[in-house]
Amino acid sequence: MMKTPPQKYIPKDVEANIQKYWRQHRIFEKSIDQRKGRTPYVFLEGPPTANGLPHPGHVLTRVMKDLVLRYETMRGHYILRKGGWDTHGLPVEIEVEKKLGLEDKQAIERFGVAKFNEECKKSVFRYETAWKELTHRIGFWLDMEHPYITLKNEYIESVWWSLQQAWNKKLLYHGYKVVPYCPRCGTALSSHEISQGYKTVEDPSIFVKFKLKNKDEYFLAWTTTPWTLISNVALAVHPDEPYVKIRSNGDILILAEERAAVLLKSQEYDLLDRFPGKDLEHVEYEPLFPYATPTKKAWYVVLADFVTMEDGTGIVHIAPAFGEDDYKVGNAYDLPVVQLVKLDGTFPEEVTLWKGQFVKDADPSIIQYLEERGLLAGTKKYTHEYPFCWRCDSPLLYYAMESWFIAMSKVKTSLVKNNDQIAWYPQHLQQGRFGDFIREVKDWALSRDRYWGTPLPIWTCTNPQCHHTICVGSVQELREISDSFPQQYDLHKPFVDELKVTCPKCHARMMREKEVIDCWYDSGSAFFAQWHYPFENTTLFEQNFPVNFISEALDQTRGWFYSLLAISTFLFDTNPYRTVLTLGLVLDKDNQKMSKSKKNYVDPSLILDHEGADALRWYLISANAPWMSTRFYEEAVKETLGKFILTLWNSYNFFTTYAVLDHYDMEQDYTSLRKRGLLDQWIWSRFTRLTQDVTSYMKDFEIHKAARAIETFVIDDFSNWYLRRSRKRLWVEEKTPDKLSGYSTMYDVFLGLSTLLAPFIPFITEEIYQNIKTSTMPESVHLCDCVTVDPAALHEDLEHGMNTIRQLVEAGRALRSKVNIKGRLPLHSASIVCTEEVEHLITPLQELIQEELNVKTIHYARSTSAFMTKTVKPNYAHIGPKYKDKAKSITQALATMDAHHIYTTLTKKKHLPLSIGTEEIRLTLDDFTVVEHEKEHFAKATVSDIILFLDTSMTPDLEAEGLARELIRRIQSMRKELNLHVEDKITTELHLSEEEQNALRGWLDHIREETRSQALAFHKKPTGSLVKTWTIDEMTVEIGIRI
RNA sequence: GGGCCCGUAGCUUAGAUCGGUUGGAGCAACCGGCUGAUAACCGGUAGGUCGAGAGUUCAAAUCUCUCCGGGCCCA
Repeated sequence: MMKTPPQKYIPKDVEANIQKYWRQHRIFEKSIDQRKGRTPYVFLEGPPTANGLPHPGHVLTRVMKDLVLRYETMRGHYILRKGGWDTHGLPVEIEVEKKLGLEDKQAIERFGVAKFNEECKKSVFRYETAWKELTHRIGFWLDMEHPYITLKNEYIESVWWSLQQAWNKKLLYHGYKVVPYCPRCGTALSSHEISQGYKTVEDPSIFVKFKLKNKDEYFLAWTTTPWTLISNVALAVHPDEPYVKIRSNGDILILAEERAAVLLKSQEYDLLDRFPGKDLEHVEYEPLFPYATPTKKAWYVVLADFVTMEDGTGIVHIAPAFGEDDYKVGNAYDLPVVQLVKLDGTFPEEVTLWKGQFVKDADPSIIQYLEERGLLAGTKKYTHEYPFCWRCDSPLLYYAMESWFIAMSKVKTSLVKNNDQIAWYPQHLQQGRFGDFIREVKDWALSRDRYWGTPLPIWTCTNPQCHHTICVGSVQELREISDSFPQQYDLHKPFVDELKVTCPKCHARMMREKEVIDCWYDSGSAFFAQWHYPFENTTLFEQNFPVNFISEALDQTRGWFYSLLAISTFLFDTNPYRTVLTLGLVLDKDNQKMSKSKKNYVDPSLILDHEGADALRWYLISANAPWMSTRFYEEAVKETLGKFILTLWNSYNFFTTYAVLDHYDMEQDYTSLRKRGLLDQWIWSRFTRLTQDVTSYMKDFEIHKAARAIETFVIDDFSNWYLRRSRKRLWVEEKTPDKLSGYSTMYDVFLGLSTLLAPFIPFITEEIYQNIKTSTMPESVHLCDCVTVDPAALHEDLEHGMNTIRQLVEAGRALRSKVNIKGRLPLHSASIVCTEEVEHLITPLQELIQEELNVKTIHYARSTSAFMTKTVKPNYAHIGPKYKDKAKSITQALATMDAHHIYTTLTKKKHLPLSIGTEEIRLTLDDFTVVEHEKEHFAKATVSDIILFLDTSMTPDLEAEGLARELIRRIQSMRKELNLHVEDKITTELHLSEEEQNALRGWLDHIREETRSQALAFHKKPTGSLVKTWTIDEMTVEIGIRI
């Protein structure tokens, strides 16, 4: 049996109760299990790292994922929802370093890698409880009991397997990468770390002369890092820009024409030659320093597009070990990598002049050296952004580090092809940000010279004659080539490094490459590694690949979305996910990124306590398109709660209050749709349409539009119109068919809404469902199927008519307020001037206008003539020029005449004769402007093509009825003040003048009935439990009521 | 520095694919009304250089370009 819910909605309590119900009845598990055997809808959880607290951005992704998954479940799909944790990576190490006070890698080594990794492992789950709690409280149904975890041996083994696949396909190779490197900390920095440490600094920049081989001519180059000149191997020019050979101060110099114009602006020079940059290719020059002893051909001119004409000389010095562009061009020309800087940032032994000096400190001395040899053409201070180490503040050096790569560039065509198969939301990412990235894909620098990560499974033989290298693809393989491989093991460092691995070729000891891999590779392997594929669960894997749906925030575009596609492409040559929903970022109230340092960070759990998960979810869902950024602040959620959630709750409370009072029984008293009144048919038609609209919006993830459509329905159509209009019929005491029709409709709507809304706001919908469901229905709304509606319930005409009615009511109310007649004062009639079709549409519903506008009758008319009268106004702008000096007399003559009479004369006779002095003149219609206005006692309003007239004439009867309503409303408000129940009876005493008492005589019964007064009497001095004096217009009334 | 997304009233936003009457709503403000479901509701008033500028066009919030501001990614 239905119960009356508490009037006040306390989200925290309601939600806690629902959680308890779900847990006790294992609803989540059942929602999955009951769909076994149905078409799967495969979801893959993008694993979060639990070493930081979840923030509002995570709430958004989790809400959106949950919404889509609940929705698809209700559409009948079988969806596994395996949770996942991302556990490796530099951020974790940094946290631990901070905690333990370890300054650099050496400190970690001293502390012990085993202990260090043990700490990392703990740190990773530091906030696991907070994450689980948040996930739980926002209602995200995710299997967090059986998550995949990237640090598990099984997971790592699957990752190893995939790396071996890459190895076998010759995609995994060893090479160099130029990375920002901190010589003090002895580590490369990730891009994230560098972006924290850019500073604007002033460095010396110098112009250097490189002497051409066997000629007394010089290339003029420019550099801001003199210390890299020692490792110079080439000079680069732009192939298409013009270069010039000039004589200046006795030197013959070669540089870009455009730069010469800028640099030598005020100086005299002779132009000797002019040619495009590509003519210089392979021209050789003499090295500046004697230290480098390259094994390959060096010191010649190369062509490169990155050479700009914005600064410098148009000739760029190339040191492949110290710049990414340099390295790339070096590769293209097969230049040697000369690296005359040690890992600690000092020059090595062979650089005899500066050995042991920190490279940047050696700059002035290097400049002096060049000056002494006449190779310096000038110096200039140069201000630019330079990266510094965020930890120790020393300047970073770009440095070529050895690294392992996956040759993504080799599978570029496949990547592009596979990306084209993915349904991207929003669409522009597919060929935009993501597509651009894919088309210019670079090889994936996979290795990290760190500790906490999946170890690179590559072992190399220590025997210099053998040097055999293998990539291990499983634990079994490793076991077979290792001495005493233990039962208990942990595939992390240092275990894997300490293993005694024997070379299968020469039986010497093999050592592992010391690096771990990029943790993006870990999470990108989730689609197979979560199943420990291919070692276990091959069927499960096959059933769950490719994935149907993933969703993360925009910042994952080149992160996880890419790593998944990359790995799937080289493993299986297919796209790993069919649909990807990219979510916008969550910003603060002022559109700023949320960050701990700015303290603009809202704690989601506060909002969950105050406004509840449903309000929070609804705000995030309805505020904006999923892919747009959304501002997040408590006030916004509060507004959502008030506007939508509470309206829904109060509507529900209203329905159940009356239904319980009337012992409405949804099985016995149910009235079929066909037998119900028009208002009921209308709201059901609206609901049917809503359901269709929601379905079509959801298809394209236009989730905000779906939510807004529901919101409009609930607030405008259902609560503010349907329920308000239904109130009266619920007040009658008997169970009339009309009343039962109303209850049946409300019942249908609430049942429908709870199902339709269940994926959006899972708590309040469950609360409603639990209260109204019958014993034969599923035990939770989340075990129901999506609402299916019968399109036969759609009534186009009825909806159109109701729409017109509502517009007329609005216009009528505005009209009343314009002519200053209160709504309580009844009027004789309203007249509607419209076409026959419109009349047919609204006649069945005209009672609504009658009541809403408080008029006795409704009339229809085809023309306004009965309500309007036409008159004319002299058009002086016309009369003046025509009659000149007579105009004034004409004006005077016209003023004495009746304007309507002039109009009728003009329309009948086509002219108006006037005697002005002795002259007879004839004015025509042209001399007037026709003016139309309402006849007396009519007020007019227009709604598109329909005109509404209110008859504003008053009679004593109408006034008396108005007074009765005024009194009823006062008595009602006093009842409310006394907190009486709807059904409580009272006695009422009134003080009114004799005259008003007489006027009211016919209305006394009505007042008694409406106010549930057993007795109603007139007294000079009213008494009662509450006595109040009211002023109605200019009249004073005293009212007393007693229980 | 490069690429992409966004900018409409104090706030949240519709309208932009496909140019076409006077750019719609809601919240907040003010005035008035209604109310025995409401953290409500109804009517009205005020509030807009549609981020700025230029261009295309008979016509631009809408198309093009430049700039400004915010964001993300990449350097």
